[in-house]
Amino acid sequence: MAKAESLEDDGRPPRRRLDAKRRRAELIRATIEILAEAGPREATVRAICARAGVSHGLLRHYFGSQGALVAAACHSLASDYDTQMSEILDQGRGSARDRLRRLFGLLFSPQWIDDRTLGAWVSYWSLVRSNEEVAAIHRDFYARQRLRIAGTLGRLAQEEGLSLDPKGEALAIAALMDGLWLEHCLDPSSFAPEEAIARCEAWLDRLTAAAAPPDG
Amino acid sequence: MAKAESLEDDGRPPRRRLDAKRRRAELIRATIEILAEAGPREATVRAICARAGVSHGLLRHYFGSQGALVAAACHSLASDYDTQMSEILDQGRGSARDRLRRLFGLLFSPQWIDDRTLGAWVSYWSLVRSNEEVAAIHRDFYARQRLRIAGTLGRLAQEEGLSLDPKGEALAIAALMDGLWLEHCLDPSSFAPEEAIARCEAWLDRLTAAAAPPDG
DNA sequence: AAAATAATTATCCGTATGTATAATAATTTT
DNA sequence: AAAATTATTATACATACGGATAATTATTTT
Repeated sequence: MAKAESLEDDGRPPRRRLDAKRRRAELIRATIEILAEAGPREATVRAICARAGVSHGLLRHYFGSQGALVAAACHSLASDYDTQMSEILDQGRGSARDRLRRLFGLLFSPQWIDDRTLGAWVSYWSLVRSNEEVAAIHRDFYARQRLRIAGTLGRLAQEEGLSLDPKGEALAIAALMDGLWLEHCLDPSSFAPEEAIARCEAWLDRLTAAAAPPDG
Repeated sequence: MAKAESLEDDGRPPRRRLDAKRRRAELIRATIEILAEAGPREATVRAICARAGVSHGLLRHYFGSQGALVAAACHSLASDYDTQMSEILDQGRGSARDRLRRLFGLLFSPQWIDDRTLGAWVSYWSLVRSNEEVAAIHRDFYARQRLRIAGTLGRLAQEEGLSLDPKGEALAIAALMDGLWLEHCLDPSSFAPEEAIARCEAWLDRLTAAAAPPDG
């Protein structure tokens, strides 16, 4: 046998103290995993803590209540998506049109076309309704998303000399993306991801066609 | 006092026997109401039966298990929507364009723009993932929906002499409607229902513009 | 090294859960 | 009208729940 164990080893793994930040992050990760795999009904205090590898008393210590942890998990979820979108639309390179097309590609890539990701978001939507804190998170996040897209559409108009309504069009393309993503995740057999991308690009093409200045 | 009560009245309301069909329908209605108002976590056997005004043992008698009842509730939900859509697109009157515009109007009317309706659908999506029976219901329902819209778009093409891809375009408009509906319900302050309708009609206008035959 | 601090676990509590079974009462059949 | 049937309720049960407290143990401070 390898290194001798303590004479009084009780079989339990030794305690490990983590700093608050990391422990909180692990609990949030475990929460998202369970929401993703099994939905809000299964996201019990005990299941979350078991997944995080800690005793279930620790939840209270770090988050006070189950609801607060779930809200934090939703915040993390929305924040992650926001970051990815910002990297592509704001900090990325290339023309506005390229950026939008890259966004389509991201949303319908295996990273996002995933049953577990859908599970997390459906749980999130469920909580937007029942938890005012999560509702506030969503309002903020969604407004930010539309602003980013509208900004990119504004840039597109400038780059290509178009006349369009960035705010209104951002509403439409965001909804088109969300709807395609939702339906594809709910039933991947109904259409291919490439088909979804084609629909988004068709929308973009028709937008620019309609927004073209009266010849010139 | 009105009519004298029995001497041995125990305060409990008298039992009332219903035929199986009606009792099942009441239990389904109660389930949808709770899913709508409080989400899957609160849709417990006891809560559902209390809402339906029966003792909680009756659930087993009619549905065998809680999961079976929830699946039946999802079926009812999808079926109702399907019926409404069929009435407008298939059995309705007027041109294809009129029918589509009436569909937009329905989806963004108070009947559908409602937090409780959203709650029911979010619960439904949650169950599509975890319950294979509900997943099958969704596949059937969603395919039907797309067929209806594609059929109407085909009629539109015929009526207006356009050349378009009904199946692909149905995918897009269904997603656009779903996405707008979802986001508006999640945060009604973000945009008005009229704005959503305007986006759908803009999509339709651009489709017909793009699908117009090369002059004539 | 000893003491203080705080993270972590173990355990308890009252309640709620889903299902199963036995008792009861409304309806139908004979 | 009596008997058979079955819808409905009442109750029991084992388990799981979220939250709280007390006991431990790792880490930091002194």
